[in-house]
Amino acid sequence: MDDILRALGHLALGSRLKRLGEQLQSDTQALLDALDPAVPSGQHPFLAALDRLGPLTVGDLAQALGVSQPGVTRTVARLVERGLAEAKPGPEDQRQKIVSLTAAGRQLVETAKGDLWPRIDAAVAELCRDLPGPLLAQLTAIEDRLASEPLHRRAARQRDGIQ
Amino acid sequence: MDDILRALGHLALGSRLKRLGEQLQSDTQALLDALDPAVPSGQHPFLAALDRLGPLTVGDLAQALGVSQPGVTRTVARLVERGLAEAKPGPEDQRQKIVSLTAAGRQLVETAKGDLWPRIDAAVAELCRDLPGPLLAQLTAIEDRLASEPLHRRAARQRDGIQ
DNA sequence: ACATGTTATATAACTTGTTATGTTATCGGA
DNA sequence: TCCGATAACATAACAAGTTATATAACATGT
Repeated sequence: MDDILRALGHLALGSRLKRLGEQLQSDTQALLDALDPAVPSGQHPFLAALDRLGPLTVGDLAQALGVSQPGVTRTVARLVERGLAEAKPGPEDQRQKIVSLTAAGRQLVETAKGDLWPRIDAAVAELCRDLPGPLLAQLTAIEDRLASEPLHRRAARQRDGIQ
Repeated sequence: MDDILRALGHLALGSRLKRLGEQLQSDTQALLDALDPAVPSGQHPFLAALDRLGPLTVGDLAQALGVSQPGVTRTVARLVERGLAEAKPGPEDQRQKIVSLTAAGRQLVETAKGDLWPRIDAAVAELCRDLPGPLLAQLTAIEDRLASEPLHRRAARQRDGIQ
């Protein structure tokens, strides 16, 4: 039952961060499914970027999110399919594609900002509170906390004001 | 030039951990390419698990690594293709597939354990030393440190004994 | 003005993770 | 003994990341 990534320490930190990130995304998804339409958790940063920064080119989105340009192109296509974003050619430079939220996209973001996003933020913040020791030990603590009480239960507990 | 994942704080922690993990894996890859044959950084935990725990079934590997069974099945197939691992049916239970290192695989692991893995471990440990403040700030520090000096240069600096 | 180089995005191919489901082997009870 | 349930692994389909390359628009120097 020993976890090799833990045992490998700093050597496997990359794999371990990726695994924990994916688990966190997956746990978060259970909460995000409450939205209509449901948006995969990895796409929420796209919505947040467009909400915070306004219409952006594909290249600007890639830089703001720290992912590659083809990654942005594909995810934007998904958001357009779902009717949450729209794209038009740049007025000055016709090579550019300027991505913005649709009315539905803005509404989804407003809904999320009002309730769901803050609740998730609070639950994850609680998850990360008072972590002990150096980074590897902190990661272990997060993994253990998630195993002992899943994120959606932490969020529910907080919403209901239960301590 | 602002980073949305940083700005989103705990809300996007999953995406941020995944992104940082992928970057770390990618940076590590530059060092791991020195091995012959080169093995993708995400497969090294498989090799380490087989080295530390001996022959394992697919299911045991999945548990030791914390990934899904189909993920293990596929990666094991890759290792077998490269001649680093081999699989035979379980002697008791013919449904099982028992995976072990080949001679080439053992040799690769021995080489890596002697030099490369410790150097990577040390470079990542240095990267994670004296991180300030709460988790989000620590992640920011790691990102900034990696941006200011890539991992392969940190490893080279350490090997050469330069301070 | 036009040839050439550069830039923005799209597309293709690949990797690695997932879930859902198919196959085959094992186990247990009638 | 054999039938049904369970368990281990394989396979298929999808998601999201990557790199390499194609396409089209822009910019520039002569």
